[in-house]
Amino acid sequence: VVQDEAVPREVAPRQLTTGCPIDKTMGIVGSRSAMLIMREAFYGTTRFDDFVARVDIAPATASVHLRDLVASGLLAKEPYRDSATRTRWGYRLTRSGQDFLPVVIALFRWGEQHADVEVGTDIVHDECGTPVWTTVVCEHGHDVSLGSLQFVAKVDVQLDSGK
Amino acid sequence: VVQDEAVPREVAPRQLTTGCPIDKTMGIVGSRSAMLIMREAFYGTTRFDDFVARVDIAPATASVHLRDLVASGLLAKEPYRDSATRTRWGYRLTRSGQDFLPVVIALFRWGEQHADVEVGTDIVHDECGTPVWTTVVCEHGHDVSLGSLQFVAKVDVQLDSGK
DNA sequence: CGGCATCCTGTATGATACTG
DNA sequence: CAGTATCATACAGGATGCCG
Repeated sequence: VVQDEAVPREVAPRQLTTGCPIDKTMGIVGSRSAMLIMREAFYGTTRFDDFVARVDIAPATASVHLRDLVASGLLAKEPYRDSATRTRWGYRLTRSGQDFLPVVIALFRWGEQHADVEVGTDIVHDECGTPVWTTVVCEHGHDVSLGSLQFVAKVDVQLDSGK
Repeated sequence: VVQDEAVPREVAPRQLTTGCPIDKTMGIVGSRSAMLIMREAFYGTTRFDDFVARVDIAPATASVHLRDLVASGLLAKEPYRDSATRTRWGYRLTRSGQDFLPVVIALFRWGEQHADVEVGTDIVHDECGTPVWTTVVCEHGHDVSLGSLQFVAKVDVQLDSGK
């Protein structure tokens, strides 16, 4: 049997739960549509109708989330030249949006391993063709497992100091 | 100025959008509450009332999501001995739940960098004390950037073969 | 093609109250 | 402490139709 044991750990400081960045992030891309639009942006989709077709959402939903993602700085709306003379608009990943890649890859791989999905495509490194994953590491490059994680209060933050 | 340029890429195969593992994953932990409950589990929380207090959600919400997360295999409900003689129940991460760590770390770091949050705590490696991140790598350990990602159709999957 | 406006349904979640 | 039940609200998202 695969090991499935409890990992004994201390409970993280309570102040970690206030102003949680995960909470904020979920507020921006925490809906199915918004997350799948981000997926599509990484897949190379740029045009409105392609988002609608490939994410399989209603145009209204695409409209709302594309606007919100632009407002949140993950996507940028930019003009481009059509084959015709019309000016068209496309959505591309900003630097901030590109930084979202680990989230997308992590969600993809977890679902592939644990959510019982038939996945028809793989994400690989173009230079060597091997699958791409996320790893959890510290600054020294050590692989960090759950048991060696530590949650520490930042010294420059006061809970309720007298100022 | 920080570079914020478009990364030219091919559009991924359309069949990647069917049965998408990101979609499945979002169906399981795609709500704010469910994701924050997972965060709390990584923070070391195990008891019902601690989830309610630390995630700051209604008991009903905690009840629903804890049950669903157990049903989805991310958490396990287990008895433990109280200081008194009563038997109590706690929720702990299963192996599948522990594998969710990269998602939580990635969401945390993206929000910290891009979502303008005051974060009072850090996540570090206990052995060296340095911050913990996610990296996107291939099997050979190469760091993979957006420009070197490739989306390839798996050969063993037929789109609509006659079988 | 690339949206926005409106209507309608389902889900997520908080508030409150009740049970063992 | 550890939930469950009920009610009410807010938001996600589909369907439809209109507009440049």
